[in-house]
Amino acid sequence: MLETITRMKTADAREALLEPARKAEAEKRGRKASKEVRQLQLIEATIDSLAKRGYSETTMADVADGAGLSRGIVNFHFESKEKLLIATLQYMYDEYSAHWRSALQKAGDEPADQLHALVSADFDRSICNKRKLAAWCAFWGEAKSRPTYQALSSARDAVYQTIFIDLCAALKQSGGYVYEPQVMALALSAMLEGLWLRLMMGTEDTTRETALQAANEFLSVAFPKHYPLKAPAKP
Amino acid sequence: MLETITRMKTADAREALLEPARKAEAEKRGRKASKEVRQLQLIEATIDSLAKRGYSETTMADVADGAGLSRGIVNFHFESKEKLLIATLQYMYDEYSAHWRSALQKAGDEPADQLHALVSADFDRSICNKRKLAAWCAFWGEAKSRPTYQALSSARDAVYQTIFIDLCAALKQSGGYVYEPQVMALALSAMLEGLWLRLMMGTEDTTRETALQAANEFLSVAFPKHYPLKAPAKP
DNA sequence: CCGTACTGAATGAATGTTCAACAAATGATG
DNA sequence: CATCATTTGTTGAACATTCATTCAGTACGG
Repeated sequence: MLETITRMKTADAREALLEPARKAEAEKRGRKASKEVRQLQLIEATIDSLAKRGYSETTMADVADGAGLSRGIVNFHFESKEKLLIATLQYMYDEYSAHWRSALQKAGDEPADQLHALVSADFDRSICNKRKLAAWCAFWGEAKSRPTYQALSSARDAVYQTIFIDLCAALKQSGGYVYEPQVMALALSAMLEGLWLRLMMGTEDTTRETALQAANEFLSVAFPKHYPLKAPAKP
Repeated sequence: MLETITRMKTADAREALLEPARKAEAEKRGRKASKEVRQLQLIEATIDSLAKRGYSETTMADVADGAGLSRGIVNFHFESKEKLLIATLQYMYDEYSAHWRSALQKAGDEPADQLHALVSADFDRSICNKRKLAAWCAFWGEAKSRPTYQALSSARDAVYQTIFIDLCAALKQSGGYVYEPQVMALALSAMLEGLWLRLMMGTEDTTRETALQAANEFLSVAFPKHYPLKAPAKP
């Protein structure tokens, strides 16, 4: 039984969090919170700590303090620090994955709309903010030397990449372009990651709006028939 | 005299290292290596450790072992672990900076050639290899929470970015394009960083050649008059 | 009053730093 | 050139600190 709880998907846990009846009075402090709510709370505190202090300075004590709980609590809900971090990464991965899938769903059947929706989704406030980006970056820095992280650490996974390739292929077909879809998809998704990197580095010259603008500029030059540019600056 | 040795720049130190007379017998082990050579040796060992074990697992002991020296040696040549890491980052930053400046110099006066040279330089073996990329990524993961790292951690600095913008502006002028140079430069440099990220994550589907191909594809679609595409796949 | 969530002090391992001793080079002295 | 002195590079053990983990005990809910 404990095993099934441990393996519960985060989506279910989030539903539990949103359940108004239980949530109202038993918010955080008391001993009343359900196991999953507490785990979510600890994961959020972990993201906070990663964002504020970086991977190497993130300690169990800081996470516990951030959640307003005692020191030993993490080893109770998660077996170890490593398990906590993996759960945190999995949580962010699931969240990102659900986000772009949802955006894709809402975009209709037109490939051009779908691609645009995917690109825009990358810069939504809900996932593209200093806190989350910093946490992502913290994991990236450790991913290469930790096999456990590797699969989860690039939010944009193989499925995502395949969809990008397919969309590029569809646009090539309908627009008569001459590029190689696979190559173009790599360029595009790499740019999105690069823009994320810029945003999380926090140099003030790059904002979410600027980044989105750059991404759209890419779409316009790569697929001019589908994303026509606005009027030239000097008509 | 001794002081001139102490203050020797790394370039001179490397020359000294290459000096066959002294080099032959006094390569590494003995007590003969000059201060700068030893520091270089420790910095290289640090890069090794960062690449192999990641930032959080890089220890003074591992660096010392990697250099084949004793435990206390790092605190002698560098004051502390933090100073060692900053020196390592500075070293990589200087190396990267010198590399693209050199590439730019050799490219001649034509903006199109210059931009192409900068992009190609990013994927040279000398700086774009698993070891260096992993070390970069390790620093990126800590940069946001460490003010000391921030200035150095994005290899592509403000000067680099300005040059990119200027080149994009020049190409716009001569090619009659309609984009905003600043935005296009951001898209381009972000893509380069994103490709680096892909390469260092080490998913086997992205190689240095593939990445360079994607970057060139970007140039072709953004500046079609300057970088014409090869013949369409199906003529 | 039983079980379960939770606490926080104790523990032990890992690791950065210090330092006294040592060795190799360099310089001084005869 | 030989011998000694001084400076400089190097070592490795000792030390102090930080931190993940453990666990005996506590208190709340049912």
